[in-house]
Amino acid sequence: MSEERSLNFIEEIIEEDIRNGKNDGRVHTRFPPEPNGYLHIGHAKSICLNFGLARKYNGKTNLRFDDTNPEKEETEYVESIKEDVRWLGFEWEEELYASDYFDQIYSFAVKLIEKGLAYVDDSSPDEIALQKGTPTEAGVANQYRSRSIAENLLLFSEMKEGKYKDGERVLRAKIDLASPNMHLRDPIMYRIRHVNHHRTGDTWCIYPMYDFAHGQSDSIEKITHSICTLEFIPHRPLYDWFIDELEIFPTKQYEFARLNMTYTVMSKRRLLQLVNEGFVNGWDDPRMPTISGMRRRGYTRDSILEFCDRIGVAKRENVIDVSLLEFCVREDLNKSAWRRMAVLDPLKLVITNYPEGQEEIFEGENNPEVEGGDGSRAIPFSRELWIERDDFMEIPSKKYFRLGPGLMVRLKSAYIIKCDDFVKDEQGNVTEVHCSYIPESKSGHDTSAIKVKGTIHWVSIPHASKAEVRLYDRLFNDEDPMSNGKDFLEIINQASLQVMPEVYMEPDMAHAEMGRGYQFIRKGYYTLDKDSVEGNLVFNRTVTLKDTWAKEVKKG
RNA sequence: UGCCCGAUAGUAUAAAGGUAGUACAACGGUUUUUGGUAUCGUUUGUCUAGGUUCGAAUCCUGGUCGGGCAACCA
Repeated sequence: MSEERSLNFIEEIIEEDIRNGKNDGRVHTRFPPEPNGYLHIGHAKSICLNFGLARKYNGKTNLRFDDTNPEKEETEYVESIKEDVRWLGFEWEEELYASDYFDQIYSFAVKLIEKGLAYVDDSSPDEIALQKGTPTEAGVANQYRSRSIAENLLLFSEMKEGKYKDGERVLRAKIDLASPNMHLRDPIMYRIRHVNHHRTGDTWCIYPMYDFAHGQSDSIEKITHSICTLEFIPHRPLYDWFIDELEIFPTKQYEFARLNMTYTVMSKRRLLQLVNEGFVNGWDDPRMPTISGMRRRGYTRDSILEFCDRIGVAKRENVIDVSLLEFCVREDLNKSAWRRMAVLDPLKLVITNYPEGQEEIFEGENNPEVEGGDGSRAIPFSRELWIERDDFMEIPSKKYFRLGPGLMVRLKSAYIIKCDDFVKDEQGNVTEVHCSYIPESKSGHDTSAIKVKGTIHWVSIPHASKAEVRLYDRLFNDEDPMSNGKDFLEIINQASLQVMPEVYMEPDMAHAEMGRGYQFIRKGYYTLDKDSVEGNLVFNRTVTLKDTWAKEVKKG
């Protein structure tokens, strides 16, 4: 399966393993989320990697929930995770749970006790932390470390029986209190938690730590390539030690750099905070970097897959520019979104030489990028139209080629018009623009020979369909919301959501379909929101169009 | 300052000892009934000092810088 495209470092390892006949050429990965939050775009990178590798090398991928901390885990999260993985287009080999292995993991613990490699410690968390030393000072042993195997066995089974309260005792591995690797200084394997678990209920009151469950779960599943993020590098020797001492399948772990993105926070803890403290409206708020939020916002599956493909996989810490994500969704939507006209900030335009009461129906292609236009829709036209307020300038600048006194533009799919006059109210606001149209310039049958530089969108006033539109901007004002000294909550962009309650759209939009991308011509990509009800449709702006004019204006 | 990772344009990512390439971003043309799309072009890079070699982004050594590790979280 070698092609021109270069391999990332994990693919190189896998191809090397296959060449060497390791694991009989088998490739088995897993995606192991903890069900304590919704998946985000960073998880999408991991999903694409794990499932993508299996797909590429004819292997399998398990979906395994690492549910070893019952205090934070919920079934709601399990369901959302499954939905998101499926939506991304991946199928797991098996749906598994670390909690399925609790019996087995318990017996692993017993085995280590029997080998004299684990002991029950009665110390408090503070004491344990203190005895652990620091990175530059070795830890010290306490009296419990030398307990007999028999006593450890008894105590551990009593822990399981529920004889002790939360925090009274823990089971620890007996490794090396002087190890330069802090994770090898007698790490905790089991703790007591009298809490209901989302799957095992009240069966257990002791739960294995992640470090005593993750590696073994991989091993139990005979995972060949256990792929995780960089912060687990120092844990690897511990997992290898457990696997060695337990004499179980030797899963190998490989670490890559997690995704970071400008203007984005990417930790479940902080995302949960945004949700809980009401800065956003739930995990699937379209401003969230969650898969569900992005889906609701209008991001397509393909655009996310393409993004994950483009960012690459390496070990270097990285911060991806969100503009790459935006590029990917524009690129995809440009090919699939149906073009429609919508006026967000309306200004009335009257075509003075167009007979009152007359109307015409124009035809507009759904998508000019598609061969044949991907079908078409009817667009009614009449004497009075809505146009965008910023498509008229009382005193136009030199490079402005829209409407202004004496200027001509084409109304998209209709006629060329000339601005003759405009009306202002007492405050000096323009309230109406008066134009005359050129009958010979009819779209598709233009014999006028007039060339205009600008084309603007419009909506016929008597035919307009009204809807609510929600405009989103970045959630944070700073490119690095976590930059030192700043509380990320303080740099939240207060204007990240702008609601336009009455947007005028061409009548066809009354039949907008859920899940479809629409390009409001010159205004961006939009999609129907789940808050829509009959008679009150709501659209989310997925992303604006690239806007070189806005840049020009900014430059001044 | 103990251990562990890493360092290539603004941001990412290739080049497996032999021409430093690609994408996004930025900037400038062309085309255009979307100031969109498409297309062409431009600017910007191997952290540093030594060493090995005919030849180093790549291998070795020292340094610098960035990140991680001392939760009964994952």
